[in-house]
Amino acid sequence: MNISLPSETIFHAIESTIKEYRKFALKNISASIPDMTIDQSMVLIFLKEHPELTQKEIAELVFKDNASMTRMINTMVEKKYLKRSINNDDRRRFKLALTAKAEEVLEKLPPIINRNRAASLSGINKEEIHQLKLILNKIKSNCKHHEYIENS
Amino acid sequence: MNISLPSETIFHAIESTIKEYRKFALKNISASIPDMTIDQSMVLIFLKEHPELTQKEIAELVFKDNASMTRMINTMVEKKYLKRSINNDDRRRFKLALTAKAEEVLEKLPPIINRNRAASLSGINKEEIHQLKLILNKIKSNCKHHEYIENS
DNA sequence: TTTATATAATTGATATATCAACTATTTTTA
DNA sequence: TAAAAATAGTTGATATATCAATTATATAAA
Repeated sequence: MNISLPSETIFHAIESTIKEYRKFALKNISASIPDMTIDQSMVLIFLKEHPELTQKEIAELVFKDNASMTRMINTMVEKKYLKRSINNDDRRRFKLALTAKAEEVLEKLPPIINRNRAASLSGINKEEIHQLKLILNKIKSNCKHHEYIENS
Repeated sequence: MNISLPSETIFHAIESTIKEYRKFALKNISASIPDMTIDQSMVLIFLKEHPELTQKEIAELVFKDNASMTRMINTMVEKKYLKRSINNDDRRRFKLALTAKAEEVLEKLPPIINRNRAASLSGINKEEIHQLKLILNKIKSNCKHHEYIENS
């Protein structure tokens, strides 16, 4: 049976694009904030906007599983970006609080991230972005809802 | 300074799409071939088509760095999918050869991968795929060629 | 209200990602 | 041709990804 080389597929294009963007964005972020990563930035930004988020909810927002999120938050606590404390309303969860160091970083991050986004989207108009989103969502929904193939 | 939540950006859409596809594809592959991953499949397919590829070249094709590729190929050798041998034309490189086990797997993979691709792209026409590729390439090239932001 | 089920988070095992430092070669160039 | 630079690959350190098993707590069902 014939198959296209992976490098010719749309999936290859999608994957290489997001990797290139992440590399670009990380370089600009860590130039200003050496111990900060993209995903850790995202966690800080989400927590700033929605302080009540649980680890599980944050994990979903940044497409990680719970185990990864536990470890990521461990390192963020070690690096003094977050404080974990007991949530007496539901003792299975934790309260996650931003530290002063996090608040400082949250002052510097938005301009960097906005410039990253603008630079990587330069020459692309809103309609194109809209189209892109529609098609990507269709692919995503196909992947989510398609039956898995029978083991033949 | 204001910033859109990461979950509203096109980058979030790109990333979540490729992750959903990888999850879907992996499930279908490992249902038939338990110890096989997507990236290992890609390596086998590339090597089948281009047997002379070096580790470095394969790494580029699947967007990994050399260190990751070294370790990935180590595990593929341990799992008896590949054989590494000395290349006397250039002793810095290795020759990578597919084993009989790899050839067997290469019989089963293409129909699975073709079905994965077709299922995840159902309802999307060629013109849309073409548009998608164009825009993604533009983003990628913006990320590659933009000057990094000055540390201000 | 006890038992069963569900949920949030952690841990262990294994694979992968990434950077920087390193070894062994090969190629360039002075 | 000898020294310098480039190339292919490895290794160590650290972070992250993923699955399955586990703990602690909360909610639902009998």
